Amino acid sequence: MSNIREIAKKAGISIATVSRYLNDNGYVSEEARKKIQVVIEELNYTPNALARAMFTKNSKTIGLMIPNISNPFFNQMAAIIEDYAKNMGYTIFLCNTDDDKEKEKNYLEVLQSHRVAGIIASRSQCKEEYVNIDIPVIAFENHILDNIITISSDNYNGGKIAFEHLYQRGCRKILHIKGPQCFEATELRYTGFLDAAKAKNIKIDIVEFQSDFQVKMLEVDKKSIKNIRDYDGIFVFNDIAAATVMRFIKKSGIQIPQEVKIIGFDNSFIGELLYPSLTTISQPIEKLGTMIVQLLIKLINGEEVLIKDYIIETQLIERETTKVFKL
Amino acid sequence: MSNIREIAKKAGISIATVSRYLNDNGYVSEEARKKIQVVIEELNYTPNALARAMFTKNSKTIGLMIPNISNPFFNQMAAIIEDYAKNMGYTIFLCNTDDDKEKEKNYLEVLQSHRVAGIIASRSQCKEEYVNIDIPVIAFENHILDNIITISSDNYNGGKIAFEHLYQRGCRKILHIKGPQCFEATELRYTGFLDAAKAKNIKIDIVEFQSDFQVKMLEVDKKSIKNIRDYDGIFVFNDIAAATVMRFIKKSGIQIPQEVKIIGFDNSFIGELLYPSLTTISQPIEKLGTMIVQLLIKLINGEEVLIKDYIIETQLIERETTKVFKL
DNA sequence: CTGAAAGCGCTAACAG
DNA sequence: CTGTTAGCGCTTTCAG
Repeated sequence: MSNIREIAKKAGISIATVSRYLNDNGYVSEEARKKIQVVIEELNYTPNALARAMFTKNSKTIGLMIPNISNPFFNQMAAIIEDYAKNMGYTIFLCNTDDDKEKEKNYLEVLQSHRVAGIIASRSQCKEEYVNIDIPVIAFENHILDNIITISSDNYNGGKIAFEHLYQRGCRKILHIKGPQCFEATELRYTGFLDAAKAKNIKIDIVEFQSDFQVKMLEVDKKSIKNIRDYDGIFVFNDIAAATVMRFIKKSGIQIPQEVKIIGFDNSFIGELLYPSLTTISQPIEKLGTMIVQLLIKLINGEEVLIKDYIIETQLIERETTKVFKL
Repeated sequence: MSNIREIAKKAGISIATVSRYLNDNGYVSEEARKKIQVVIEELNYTPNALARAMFTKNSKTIGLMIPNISNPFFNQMAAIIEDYAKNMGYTIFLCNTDDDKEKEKNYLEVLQSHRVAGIIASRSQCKEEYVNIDIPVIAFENHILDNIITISSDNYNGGKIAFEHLYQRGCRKILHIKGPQCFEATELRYTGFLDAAKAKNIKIDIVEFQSDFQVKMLEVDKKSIKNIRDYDGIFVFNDIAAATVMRFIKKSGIQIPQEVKIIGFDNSFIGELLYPSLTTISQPIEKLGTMIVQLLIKLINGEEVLIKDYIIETQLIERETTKVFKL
């Protein structure tokens, strides 16, 4: 692969001029420009981003830590982030953490060594590990440290909305399937849901899933919800888990929404794919994704960001799983 | 961020020794080791992978071009690739191409400038663009150039198996929903399916989808398959498209598998999530993913790979959408 | 407008 | 076992 020196020599010109041409700063005569263009074309030259990064201290790369790229919510978010970052001139390092502290820690080191310009840490399982990181970090969902900007949806309110919708649809015997305790977001959905139920004097049964959706474990733990027929309304902590629960219910011969109504959380595409389609609480994925990148790039550019906590509104998306059934 | 010189100075030792310590090659006295360890800890030093890459000409990064990370098949594959690559010491640049030639071309330049050690180009829409690339490339599904190693599943045979299964299940009025013409894989599924049908003297109706699954367009184009009631068997080019078709069918009040049987392709997790669960032709995602990375790393290490075309076996995964219905 | 030169952080001879 | 040194490809003063 050719370098700036080669192309300078072939063009009969100094490397400084070539560099100026490449970066479009400083003066370069029209004559020089043309010669350079020709040689670059001829030698199929591409500037070395590594060398450039070493000097400028900006690698134009972003590390994206995500629990699991197969989770529809996270992969939709990843797609948004990737696209927006690309348009801003950044390339994404993909890091699956599987909600595993060790993996995250390990990737943190890798990202540091690659001198990424910034890090997006979604649902981080770490804390002190970030103390000595001098790379800008934006946290999504789980908080990391006080000085690290955190973005999340209004999960608490989302939980409330979920309950109110189920209640309004006539459900009184209600089950909540909650996420693991290490997910701040689903904990808030849980408390919001419970608080709203308390206000209406409705008792909620709880089942806790021990981890988020994994491709390897699609089957719902049947023992955990054996008395599924007892309920007329179920709130599941996210859409993909709701999908697995729906399959279990349909397989048990129970009709949705006639016998039991279901509501999920995320508004990931999976909800629209199911039949009946899944009522859910939407997180504005696009807004979240672009905001995360925007804030991160601000930090990278050394701009001050005063607000440390961003909470983005959630809203009800009504679909078929909570339809009122009438003959 | 501190550098090797700083840590050498603080340890009262030369940078060469520190470098040797870091790379664990050459002799370093026990005494020196200890001093270095202390200082590294103290200064929270992480070696600069960029500088290292510049010298060694191996950035330890891989560019992964993928049509769309929200497609379950591709995100499962991405997860496998990411995991395996990480274990081999490589980090992944995520590049969504959306099956768009321009985006792919653009990313190709970006990856080149970042001097990735290798590129995985899945379902490439480019050809000549790769002529001057002097970075090892592995193609998945679509062929790029004669000298570029291509890996794919046995899509032709998969198509045949799909027909035979439908036929064996008693279907005679059969529809195939095929993928866009620019997907080599789905074209082969199509011809395999048709060839098998011809052998049994069965006429197949064809509908062509104009693109792969996109989050933004979940609804099946209803006009394209208006006479859906005419069929007792449908083969859809991949699982996620099959999911959208299934929703359409169920919504039309048609029973699966009683009135119509469905078979997909990929064996992505989505098939197990649906109700009824989707019969499909499996591509061995894990095998494909690890093979791709293995071969790429061989190329990166300068090893010769003689076979240019790898075709991996596919097989039938029977589930509920093709069950024989008996009262 | 242009070029020479220093230096970003690292590795690998090579000479002790 | 260790240190000196050149150089990877680039950018940026600073003199012309």
